[in-house]
This record gives sequence, C-alpha cells and structure tokens, in this order.
Amino acid sequence: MTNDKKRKLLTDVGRRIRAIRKEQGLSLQELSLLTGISSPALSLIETAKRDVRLTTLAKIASALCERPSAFLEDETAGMSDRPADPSAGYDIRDCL
Amino acid sequence: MTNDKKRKLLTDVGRRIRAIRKEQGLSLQELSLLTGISSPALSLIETAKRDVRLTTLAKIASALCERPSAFLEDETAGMSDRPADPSAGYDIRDCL
DNA sequence: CTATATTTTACCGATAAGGATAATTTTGCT
DNA sequence: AGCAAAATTATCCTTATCGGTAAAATATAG
Repeated sequence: MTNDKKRKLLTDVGRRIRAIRKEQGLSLQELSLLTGISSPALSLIETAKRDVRLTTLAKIASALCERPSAFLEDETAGMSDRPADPSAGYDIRDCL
Repeated sequence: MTNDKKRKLLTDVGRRIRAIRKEQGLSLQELSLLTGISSPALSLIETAKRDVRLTTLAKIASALCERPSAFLEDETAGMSDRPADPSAGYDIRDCL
C-alpha cells in the first residue's frame, strides 16, 4: 500500500466521520462522551493523523448510529489501482 | 463498546478475511507476500486475536481484490443494540 | 473587539500492533 | 502411518495507538 493511498484512505474516512458528526450537531467533546474516545484522539482521526483501529472505528460508528462501513463506502480500493509496490509486498495480481 | 461486541466484530472480520483468502486459494504466506504483512500477524487477525488497523485492513482488502467494507458488511453495529455502557461513554442516544 | 466554545497540538505513559524469527501444532496428501 | 505444507503460538523488538492533561490555535458568538 502506497503512502499516498494510505493518506487518502485515512483522509476520506476522517472527512466522513466529521461530516456525519456535524450533521448530528455533535462536538468532539460530545462524541468523546458517547464513544469513550478522548477528543484529542478523535481530532487526530478526523484529520487523518492517526491510523485508527477497527474497534475504534466501530465505537465511533456506533455512537453516530452508523455502520462502520459507512466510513469506507465507495472506496475503490483493491480494484485496478494497485501499483507495483515492492516495498510492501509482491502484489502482481490482476483483480479480474 | 462492549468487550463482547469487540470480540464479535473482530471474529466476524477475521472469518470473512479467511473465507475470501481460501476462496482464492491463498496461503497465509502468499497473502503475506501480497500485503507485506507477516503471516503470524495475518494469522492473529484472522483468528480475532488482534485489533487490526484501518490501513492494515485496506492492505488485505487490496491484495484480495476486495473493498475494505467487504469485511464489515452487514455488521448491525450502531443500530439498536447499543447498551448503556457507562464504562465507555455516556451513550444514551436512540438511533432513530 | 472580547469572551466563549471548539478544535488542534504537544506532552506523557500504558497498552497494543506489527515484523522477524523460531518452535510447535495442525492440516493435507500420498 | 509418515511426510510436507500450512497455521498457530511464543519471544523479542520497534513503532504507533490511545487516554489524559494542558496548552495553543481557531472558530463562533455577543
């Protein structure tokens, strides 16, 4: 996985979390209370500065009444854009 | 988030990863080469002994030609089963 | 402009992820 | 049964997550 792709993934997820949180009129502190995740940590996640763990994502999704996949949807990952990236594995598979 | 829910989440994700890997006839070592993730780590993930990071999930999804959400789908998370769990936040929201 | 709220950043410490390697167990095949 | 491949487990190590707190920066009002 490219560093660019990694950043893009986290950026997209963070943007979606923030968008949904705002939709519901919640502050980071309020979401912090709902999730048990500190607001600094939430900030880092929303601004793509932290590689969130799956259970952390699930906590956030739960508090926002969303499925965890709501933050990932339409990620085109794994389709055709996998570059030959020797630094992270062989990766010469043509996905269909 | 309950410990039970956490375990269930990781168990489901691990099962789905393993199922898809097997479908494609890949061994852990082969998937290790494709992802750059060590096979012991992959084993821990598939057997729900490790809380995988988002980018790690994405690497696996990419190597298996799947969207990351493929491992999460139909997770009923965030619907109605959020228990009053004071240990992890206030969590008195009725999701719709 | 000035409070106030919200968010971001910077520390710290504890816990966990992930790689490497090796040993052990399990599985599959002949 | 016996052999080989695959998977699990264990240990050690580096790095990162995450909570807590406090401080700094950025909104948002009034």
